[in-house]
Amino acid sequence: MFDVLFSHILEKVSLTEEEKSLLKSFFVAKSLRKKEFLLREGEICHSLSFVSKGLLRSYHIDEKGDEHMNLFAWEGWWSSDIYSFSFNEIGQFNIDALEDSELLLITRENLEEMTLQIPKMDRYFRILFQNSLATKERRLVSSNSYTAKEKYIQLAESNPQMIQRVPQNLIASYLGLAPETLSRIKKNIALGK
Amino acid sequence: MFDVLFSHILEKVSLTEEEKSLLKSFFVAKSLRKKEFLLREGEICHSLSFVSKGLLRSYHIDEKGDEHMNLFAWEGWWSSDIYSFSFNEIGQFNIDALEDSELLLITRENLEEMTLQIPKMDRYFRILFQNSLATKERRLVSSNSYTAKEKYIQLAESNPQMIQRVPQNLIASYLGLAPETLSRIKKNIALGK
DNA sequence: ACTGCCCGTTGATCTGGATCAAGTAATACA
DNA sequence: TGTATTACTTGATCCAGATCAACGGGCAGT
Repeated sequence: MFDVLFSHILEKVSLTEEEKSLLKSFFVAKSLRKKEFLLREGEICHSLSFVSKGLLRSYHIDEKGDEHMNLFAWEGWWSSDIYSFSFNEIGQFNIDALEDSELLLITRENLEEMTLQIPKMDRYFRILFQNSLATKERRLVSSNSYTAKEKYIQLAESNPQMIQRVPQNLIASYLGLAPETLSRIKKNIALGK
Repeated sequence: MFDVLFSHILEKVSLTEEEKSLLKSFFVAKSLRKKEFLLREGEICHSLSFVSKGLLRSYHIDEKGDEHMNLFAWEGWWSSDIYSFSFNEIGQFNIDALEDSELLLITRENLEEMTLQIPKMDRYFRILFQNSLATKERRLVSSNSYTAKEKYIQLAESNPQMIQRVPQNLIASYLGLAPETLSRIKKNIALGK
């Protein structure tokens, strides 16, 4: 169960066997059936969740009731309402499962304790957050600078797995588009623009 | 010169006097006159820059030649093309000074070396990047979910200093709006909506 | 296998914000 | 202190993408 997590961590920092078993003690496993919720808007997010199997989505619902996808997380990715988690404030994201999923959860308190006992884990998360920030920054520029079609093409090139695995109407929402718009864009591309 | 940096770091982790003086050795100071460039699109970003005085902007220029603001950094904030810095790839951001500025630069190699010698600095940057990620995530949702007016009001509430200090046309770009649009929005708000 | 219901498609119409075009106020610079 | 450049405003028009509506096809549950 920890295999996926360890191999992910070992890409960034080394771990001894003792550290590995110590590390395990800070996590709790959780299973989620398709459509089950991990977190709801308005709650405080107390854990970071690592996906060892399955697929989660995090999204915001606006006053009109429209959903806006924030991110998708499958094997090897983390998911949480990072704002709520970081500042211990009420969050604006829902997280639920698009497929039956297996998760490993670590609470704010356990993260604190774990990084004190295994300082290397600060480095792991430093690199993780640094990379996520870099990616998010690019996405934000893309969102403000390009046309709907350009955004879709960029996504398809930079993240083909997401296109394969996530339903099209959710991809549309992720890109800030109406589902009809994405449908038409794909048609145009298929017709050779 | 290091006062602003140390007080910023001390908000997140403690430092001994020896650590402070060791830390200094990894940074290089740099002054930038208004309109001078720190980084240009197409270059690789080799340093993180801490602003101890002044104001920087980072922005992307699209194929049509239009500028898209990414962020503004004044006293106590870091600036860089974090994607380029993290992955050692060609970047898409320009960084220049909106006011005469004083910076402290640390290179990728020195960051690596510094975190090995002072592991606490991994924790500092972990928290820094975690918070930045949280903020950026909210901004991205806001960008996809709200109207121009709502975005402006949210920014004015969450970051009034930016409104005061940064020219209005650059605020417009930061929000992904045409300058004319922001001008009209402000007029409407002044007229009591 | 049947039926209900999401999900994606296609068409028609609408609209928020962009773009184009002037004019005016502020700031810098010589 | 004048003049040139840049920032902001206001008006007129345009358009990418949203919204509304209707239909067909796949797959989920019984």
